[in-house]
Amino acid sequence: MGQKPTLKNVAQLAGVSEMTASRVLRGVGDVSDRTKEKVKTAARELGYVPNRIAGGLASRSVNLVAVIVPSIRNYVFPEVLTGISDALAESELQPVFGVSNYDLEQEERVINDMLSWQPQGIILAGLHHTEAAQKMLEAANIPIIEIMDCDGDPIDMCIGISHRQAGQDMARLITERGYRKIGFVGTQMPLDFRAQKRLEGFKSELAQNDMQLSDEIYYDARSSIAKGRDMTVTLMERSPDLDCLYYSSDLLAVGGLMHCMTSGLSIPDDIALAGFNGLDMLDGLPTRLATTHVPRYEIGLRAAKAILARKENPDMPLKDKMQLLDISTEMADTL
Amino acid sequence: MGQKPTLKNVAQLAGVSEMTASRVLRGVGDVSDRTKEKVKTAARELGYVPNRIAGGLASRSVNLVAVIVPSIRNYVFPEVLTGISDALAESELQPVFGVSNYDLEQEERVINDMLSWQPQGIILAGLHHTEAAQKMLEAANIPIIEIMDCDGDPIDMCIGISHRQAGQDMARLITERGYRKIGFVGTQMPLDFRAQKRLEGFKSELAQNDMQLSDEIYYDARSSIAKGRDMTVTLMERSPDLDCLYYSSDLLAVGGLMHCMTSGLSIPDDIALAGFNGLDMLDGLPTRLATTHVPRYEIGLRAAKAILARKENPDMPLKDKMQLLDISTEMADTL
DNA sequence: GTGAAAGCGCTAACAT
DNA sequence: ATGTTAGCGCTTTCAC
Repeated sequence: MGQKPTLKNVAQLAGVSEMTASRVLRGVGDVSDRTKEKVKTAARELGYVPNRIAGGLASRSVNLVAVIVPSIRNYVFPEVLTGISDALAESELQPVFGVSNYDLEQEERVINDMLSWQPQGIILAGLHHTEAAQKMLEAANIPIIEIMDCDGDPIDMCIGISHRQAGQDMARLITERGYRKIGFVGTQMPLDFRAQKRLEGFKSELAQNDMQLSDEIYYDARSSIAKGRDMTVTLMERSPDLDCLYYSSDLLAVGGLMHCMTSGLSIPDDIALAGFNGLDMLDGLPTRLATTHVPRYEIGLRAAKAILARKENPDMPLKDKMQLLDISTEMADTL
Repeated sequence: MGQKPTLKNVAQLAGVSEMTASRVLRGVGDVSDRTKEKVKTAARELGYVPNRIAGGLASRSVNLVAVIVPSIRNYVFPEVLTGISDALAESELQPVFGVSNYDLEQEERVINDMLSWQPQGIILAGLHHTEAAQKMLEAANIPIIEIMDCDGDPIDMCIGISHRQAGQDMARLITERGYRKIGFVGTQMPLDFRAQKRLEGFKSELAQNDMQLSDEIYYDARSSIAKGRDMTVTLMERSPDLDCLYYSSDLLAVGGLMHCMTSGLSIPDDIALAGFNGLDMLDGLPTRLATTHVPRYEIGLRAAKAILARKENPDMPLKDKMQLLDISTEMADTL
């Protein structure tokens, strides 16, 4: 198998200098058609694959965008990543994904790792980071786009929604509809800052109406339909007088819906349900779940475009430092 | 902001040679505690982030594993990726994800891109690649793990299941239960080779019993619950005498289930349903869907471990070139 | 249109 | 325990 062919090998076989070969393979500079052909043939013949490590070092730039999200095993972030991927597809930039597992320490490590690849920009979820991570990001001197959450101060630029607002909106709808005994169902609340903010917004809006949560149940693991179902059962046994449940995510709410469907409860008469996210999945269900729609794909798309824009025009005026996207909260069939 | 600090800056500030600084920061070689301290302090002070591009070039090795899957917006691959991530978490290796969109041309481009980063190994879904991609992979001289599908010849090593077998198993169960008018519902069939193989296996087993599909419906887009629902409606209107439906994925089958639930059809008496994958989601549903369970996380885990093993022992005897994992097909409530 | 020289930031190998 | 030398494979810069 020998050693992997290098640019030198290609150049020799083509009978030109390394420089010329490099120009041909990158498609830059003026090279005659004849030499172009020779080089390309030589490269093909050798099965040459350029070494971007070397190229990146020499040019002091690699076309990477680091993307860090809390989880991919989740129905939310894959869509954000798809948006990012799509936006970058036609550019030179390439996304590199990292996962923090909803753990700020791990996020810090991942940020460090990513930065060591000298990316052109970083997209990461949330406004909360360790102090060290915050410093690294500030010092990196590249565009930093914090996505999903816009309740707080971004390091550089922020694209997302107000989760506090989402919570408030849903609380307003719920109170307007006359529900009074409200329960909350959440998972991973201590780790998911955005879910916490929704709950805060929700509670504060209830307080405005001289109300408060009647009962709450939490579980420290990732959301799933099954878990939502179990938690709903537990909560309703414990507090049979609840007339409305607000879930930290659609996945849990769908679990609640499934429980109601099988146990013959009438929705929303016996119990009203509301989730959060506006997952595609909801479109297939027999009952339209009340939820807050979040433009997940759009967030990814815009974040990537922001990086591209900054690359074009590095001293862009940061007027739209904060891009707060619209959310819509709907009652559907379950409120 | 100035320029990013380099190892040289750190070394100077600490009053040692670059080499010593390098050793300290990588945690290799013998360095006295005092100098260690000095270097670390200097690095922290400068906010030094190592440049792995340079490091990789110098050491001629980067700790990357390239992972290429057809999609991440999908309930299957995120779990595989999680398995890979988890397996590599304690190692030096780091996964880099790429997406091919079920397109072999795009896969070829992604493979090329990935190879240019000089990864330690490649994990990719499926045994089908363009000729050029095949050549590149063979020439790369690193472990290549083809996952998910084991019906065919791997380039190097293969970890997955037999989709043909999965189709056959389900057909056997269905015929044994006495169903005779069987319909098939699939999406992305021309692109998803594994779904095709399941269908082939399914049909061949039917043929063994002198049967054949009564009707089939296809749609050329990604699977979703809503789509499964719509297709089920269309198919059953067209062929009202069907007594069993086999879907190319659980997501579609759940859509079918939802349709039956809302239209008052009795399962499996009026109509039997079967999916494929064994998604976690199924655990939360009111009715347990017949499906074939695929160890997705396990596949990811093993693939990553195979790369690690090969790194330890490069001339490992390739006895277990082909790791066929167990699948279990269950009738549950819907068959 | 093409080439030669220099060096990107780091580490392997060999001193000491 | 620490330093020196050389060079990874490529691109920048400048010369022709």
